[in-house]
Amino acid sequence: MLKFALLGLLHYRPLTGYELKQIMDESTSNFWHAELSQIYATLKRLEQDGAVESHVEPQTDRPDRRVYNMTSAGQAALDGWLSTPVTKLQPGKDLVLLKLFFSAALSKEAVLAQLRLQRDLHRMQGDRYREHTTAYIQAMLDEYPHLTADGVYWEQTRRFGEMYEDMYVGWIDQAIQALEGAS
Amino acid sequence: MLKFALLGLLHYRPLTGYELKQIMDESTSNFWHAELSQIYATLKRLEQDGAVESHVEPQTDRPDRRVYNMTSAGQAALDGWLSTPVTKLQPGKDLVLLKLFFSAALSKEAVLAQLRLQRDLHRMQGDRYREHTTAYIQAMLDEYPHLTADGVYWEQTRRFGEMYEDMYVGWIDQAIQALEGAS
DNA sequence: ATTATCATGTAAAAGGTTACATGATTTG
DNA sequence: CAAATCATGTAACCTTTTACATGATAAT
Repeated sequence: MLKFALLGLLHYRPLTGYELKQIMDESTSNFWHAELSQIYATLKRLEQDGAVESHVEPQTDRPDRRVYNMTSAGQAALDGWLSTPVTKLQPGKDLVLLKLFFSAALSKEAVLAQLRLQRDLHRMQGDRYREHTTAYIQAMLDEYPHLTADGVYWEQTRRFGEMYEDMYVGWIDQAIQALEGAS
Repeated sequence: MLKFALLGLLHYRPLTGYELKQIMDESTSNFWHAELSQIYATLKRLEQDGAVESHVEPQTDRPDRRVYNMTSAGQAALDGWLSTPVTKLQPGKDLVLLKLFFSAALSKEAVLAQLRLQRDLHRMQGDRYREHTTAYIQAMLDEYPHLTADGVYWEQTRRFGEMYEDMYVGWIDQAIQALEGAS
C-alpha cells in the first residue's frame, strides 16, 4: 500500500524520496507511515514497473536530488486503487492493549502508571492534530491553491486523528477508574 | 510481539497452535491477530528458544494434537515484557483513511458510498463487541474461575473496541455531513 | 455432494525495521 | 564543538501474508 501513498503524493507534484518522507510525517503518518529506506526501495520498484520516472537534479552545496514524476501508468494505477472500495475491516494492532490484556500478573500501581503515561502521550498527540496539523494543512493550501479540493479530505483525516486521540484518552480515564474501583 | 501474545495465553493453560488461533480470534483480534501459519512458526521458534515445551497427544478419530506448555524461562520473558512500559505512541495504519486522504480525484458520490459501506462495517463490529464479546468473556470466566482477576483487563480491552467503533461511526457521520455540505 | 471443523505444517513472497555508510552545510 | 539537516542508498534481518499440502469426520 505504501506505493499508493507515494503515488498519491506525487500526483500533487514531483518530489524526492526525502521530501516524500517529510510530507508523510506531517500528513499521512496518522494512518500510514514509512521509513526512508522503505520509501527509497519502493520508489525504485515503482520506477521499474513504469509507474514513476526520475531524473537527477545536480546541486552544488547540497547532495544531488533524484526527483520523481508520476507517469500516466502510475496515474491509472492510483485511480484504479482509489475507486476500489474497501469491503472489509482492517484488523489493527496496539501494543498497549495487548499488554493490558495480560496485565493481571502486574501490580495495580504498575498498570496505572503505564496507563497514565499513555494518557499523556495521547493527549499530546491530540493537541498536535488540533494545532500543528491544522496549521500545516492551511500552509499547504496557501502555498498550493490548486489543491483546495483536496484540503477537505485532508481535514477529515486530521479530524479522525483528533477524535481517535480524544477517544483514547477518554478510554484510559475510564479504565483507570475501573481499576481503582476494583480495589 | 506475537510471541508475547502466545506466551500470555499459554500462561492461562496449555494450548495447541490451533486453539491459540481460535482464542486470539475471539479475544485479542481486536488489537492483535495472526494467521495460523505464523502461530505455528512462532511456536516452533519459542520452543527452540526454550520459552515453551511441547508434547504430542495422540488421538484416534482426529489428527494428533501438539500441546504447548510455558517454561519458567517463558514465564520470565513474559513478566519482563509486561513490566516494560511502552513509552512511545505506536503509529497505526488504516487503508480507508489513506484512500480518503487522496479521494479528491473521485466523484463525491463514490466517496460517500465507500464511507457508508465502512460505517455499516464498523457499526456491526461495535455490536459484536457489545454482544458476542461480552458473552465470550463471561463464558470464559464461568469455565475458568481462577481467571477472574484477568477478566477485569479483558473487559477493558473489549470496552476499547466498543469505543473505537463508536468513534469511527461518529467520525464517518461527520465526514459524510461535511462532504455533503461542501456541495 | 459440498462445506466446515479439526489439526498439522512448509515455502515463497511481500512488507517493514534497523543498522550501516557517506559527506557537506547549517544551526545551537 | 556537537548536533541537526540535507540527501542518497544498501544489506541484513524480522514480521506477516498467501499459497500449498494432507486427510479424517461431522454437519447441511
